[in-house]
Amino acid sequence: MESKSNCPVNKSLEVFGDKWSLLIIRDLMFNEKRTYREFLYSDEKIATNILATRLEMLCKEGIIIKKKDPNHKQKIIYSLTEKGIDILPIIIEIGCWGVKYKPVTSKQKLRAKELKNDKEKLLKEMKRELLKNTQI
Amino acid sequence: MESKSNCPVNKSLEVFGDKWSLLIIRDLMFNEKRTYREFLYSDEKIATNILATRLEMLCKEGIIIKKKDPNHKQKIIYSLTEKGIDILPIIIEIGCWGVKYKPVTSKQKLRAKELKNDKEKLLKEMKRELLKNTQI
DNA sequence: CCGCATCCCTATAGATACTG
DNA sequence: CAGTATCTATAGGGATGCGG
Repeated sequence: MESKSNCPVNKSLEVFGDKWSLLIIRDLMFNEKRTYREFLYSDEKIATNILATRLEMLCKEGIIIKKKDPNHKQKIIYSLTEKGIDILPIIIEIGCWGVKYKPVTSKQKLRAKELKNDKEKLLKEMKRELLKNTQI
Repeated sequence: MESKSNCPVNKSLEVFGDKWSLLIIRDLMFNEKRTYREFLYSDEKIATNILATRLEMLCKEGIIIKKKDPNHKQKIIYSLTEKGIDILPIIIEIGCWGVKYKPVTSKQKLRAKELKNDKEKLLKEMKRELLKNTQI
């Protein structure tokens, strides 16, 4: 696909600038979802064809990778690459805006504040975890 | 519109989770665009009907406001509210990701780094400017 | 000139049923 | 379990119109 402009913001949005992609990435980061079924049963009720195309696109873009579960061969595990993990700051900022301007629970407010403070630490942890898993 | 879930990330995305909204906000923040025509002539070539509906939505959401140009009565000036200015950190993070993972110029790289470092300062400046303009 | 509104057509999103 | 197939609804693109 041809890029509409060479603005970095636009180029990023052409990758994950639709609602569903960022929600899938959110589920990978914070909700411990890793299989097709788990994504399918998200709170926002993504349709199965949309999920399939998004997962494929995110793989192609190098934001997630899929591999077979070593224990249950029929299962497929999706996980974030470093490129995907680097979307964390964006998700956190989006969450913080929602917490500030949309009605949310006090629990969610607290969580957002924690995440923002621990952003750098969390980023490093996720990348360390990634490295560990690829070495196995 | 009914919210699909009560996740803050989802609630934010339901407001500006489409490509065009964030590009309009980017133009307001960094490209000094303030009139309908100026948005229309963006690099990404937004269609006139899309622009109209997005501007209306962003007004309704309280992210931008429209007022008549005091000098040229037939002109309409759009500007960010505080709620809109608070989207700045999101745009900056999106830009930084693009700079890191998409082909961009060295100028764009430098600019992204500057913006990230001066984020807090820039936020305050934009809000101070907003306050000044509303007092007039 | 200005800010849109409208129409028409196409592309993509989305819901649901089904399959290897 | 992880997806396809199929169908419909909606979003988007582009030309053009229109009141101020």
